[in-house]
Amino acid sequence: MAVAARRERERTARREAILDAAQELIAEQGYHGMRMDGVAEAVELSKGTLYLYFENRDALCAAVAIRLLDALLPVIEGAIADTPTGLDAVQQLLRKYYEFTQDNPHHFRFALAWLNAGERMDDSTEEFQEYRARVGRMLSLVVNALERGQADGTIRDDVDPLPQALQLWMSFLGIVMVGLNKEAIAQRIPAPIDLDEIVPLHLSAVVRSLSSEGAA
Amino acid sequence: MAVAARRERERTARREAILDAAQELIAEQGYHGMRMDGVAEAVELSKGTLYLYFENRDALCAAVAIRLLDALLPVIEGAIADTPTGLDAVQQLLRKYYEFTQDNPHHFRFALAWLNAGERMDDSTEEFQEYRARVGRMLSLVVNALERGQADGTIRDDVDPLPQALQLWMSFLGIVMVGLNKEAIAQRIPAPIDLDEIVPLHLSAVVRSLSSEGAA
DNA sequence: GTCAGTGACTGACTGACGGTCAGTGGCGGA
DNA sequence: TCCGCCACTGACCGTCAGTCAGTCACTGAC
Repeated sequence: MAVAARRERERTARREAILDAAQELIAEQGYHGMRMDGVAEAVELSKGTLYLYFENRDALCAAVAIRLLDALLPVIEGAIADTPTGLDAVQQLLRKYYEFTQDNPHHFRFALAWLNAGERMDDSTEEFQEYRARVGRMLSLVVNALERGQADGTIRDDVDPLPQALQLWMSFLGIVMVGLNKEAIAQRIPAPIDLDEIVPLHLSAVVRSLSSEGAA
Repeated sequence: MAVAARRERERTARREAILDAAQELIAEQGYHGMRMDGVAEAVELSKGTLYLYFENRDALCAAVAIRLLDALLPVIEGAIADTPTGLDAVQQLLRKYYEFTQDNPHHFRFALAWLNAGERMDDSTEEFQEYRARVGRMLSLVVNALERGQADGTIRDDVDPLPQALQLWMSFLGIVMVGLNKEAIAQRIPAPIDLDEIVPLHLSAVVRSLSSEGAA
């Protein structure tokens, strides 16, 4: 039945159109500012229709986040592949992720909101399962880079890759998070927050703590 | 005029009662779950009255956060004072802050929400000025510890205290943030997130990157 | 050609919440 | 005694996410 196939195509196209509209609104006004009514108007559908394609607002947000992560992952994978050592790969990975957060601050904000989800976000939807899978894949890139570094001798042997990858990921998230909101913070803090200074500082701290050179 | 003085006392007492109620609701249901209607019912006032004491919901939240930070700061200051070296002070400071976040997860969640405020939080109120001042004080404790470490020779000379303090603070925030939400994250990530493992790992990375021993 | 069935789509409506404001009542001072 | 002040009230408003009974175009069987 060709009709079913056409229906399926049309359905996919509608879904993509909704995602396009949502992504644009998010880019303009942030995840928080994105309104279901606004998306509906932008795609020229009624609000009720959106709920035929996405379980709820959070699921729509997650779907947009998935799109962005799917664009990021190959970039990072490519950048890592070109590095001479595992230690370089770790740095390169963090650098690329940092660039991504600067180019897509709203995605990063969403990621943070998700991390703090506990209470306020519905993470039970299918879209969130998908999103989690991507995050897991990102983390395994870090683990792989650490293992590579141990194999080629640039990273200390006594590093346990999995917890160390978590430590690297978690601490780097903190760096970028604060940097993303420096305007709000800087007012009363006796310091100009300049990520372009802090990120290299952090990277050199990472290298110092992982490097096999100069170890006890 | 004794009346004015009594009025002032009563006003302060009301304010405290509202804060008590809000703090309890936040402890039970989180910052997000705290409702103005709920607070009003708990203090046996009408909702409108709350707005005579706090400009808005965010200001009330900030006032509760200030209370908690005011309890934390002396604890940290005391713990630091007992340490033999600057490098120990840095570790002790992070450890105490970690303990605090475990005991007051809701406060930490608020701090994160504030950090991500940019869009969604009204941080123009007087309460937020106060809160920022506390955060600035916390940060200067880190700066002081670093300077002490350089003076007593336990921390490398080429460390620039202020940006380094920011790097320490920001990265540690990330660690605790992810740990606080491990349940939500752990499902698809191929790793058990155990802060009691990651935090020491992080501390040893910090020591390794700051220590004057083994430096190039 | 007709018509019942299917499914995409609609949009007025609901409920939840933060925030507002005209009105009330009681206390203090003249 | 009465005026004015002020803490307090609670019904009401605007905004949004989410719902659902109803519409309409298209399909395929007869």
